[in-house]
Amino acid sequence: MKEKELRRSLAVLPMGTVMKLTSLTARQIRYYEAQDLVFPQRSDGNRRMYSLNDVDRLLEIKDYLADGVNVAGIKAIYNQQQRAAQEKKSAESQPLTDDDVRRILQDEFIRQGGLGHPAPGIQQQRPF
DNA sequence: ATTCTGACA
DNA sequence: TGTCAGGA
Repeated sequence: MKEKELRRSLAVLPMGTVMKLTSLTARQIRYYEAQDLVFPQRSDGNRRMYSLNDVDRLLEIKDYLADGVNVAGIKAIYNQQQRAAQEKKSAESQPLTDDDVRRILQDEFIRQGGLGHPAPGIQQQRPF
């Protein structure tokens, strides 16, 4: 169930394809990017490359606009969504944070007789 | 043939 | 937002 999300996030669609998939004009699609509503990757000759997730987001933007929500409003919605997602990852959902794991492994290594040398592979671990 | 940026009769 | 210019 992880392979699928990887594919959906692969930027392989050029402008023309996205235009057909969303019924939006190139002008509009570029404008939404300028407003930081979508972040397509760039490829070879500075060409925008969109993922299926990007297309979904554009479709989403499209009907938010149709419902009378302005660009600022849409931006606010995404900001709060990203905010909610961050909180779920750090506190509630995850019993052990990366920081917790690092500290636990460190303590265990010392208890086994190690001398202050961090266990290989985990000493440079930086949470977040 | 396609897409990109900048600009506005 | 449309559309045209001038490049890549």
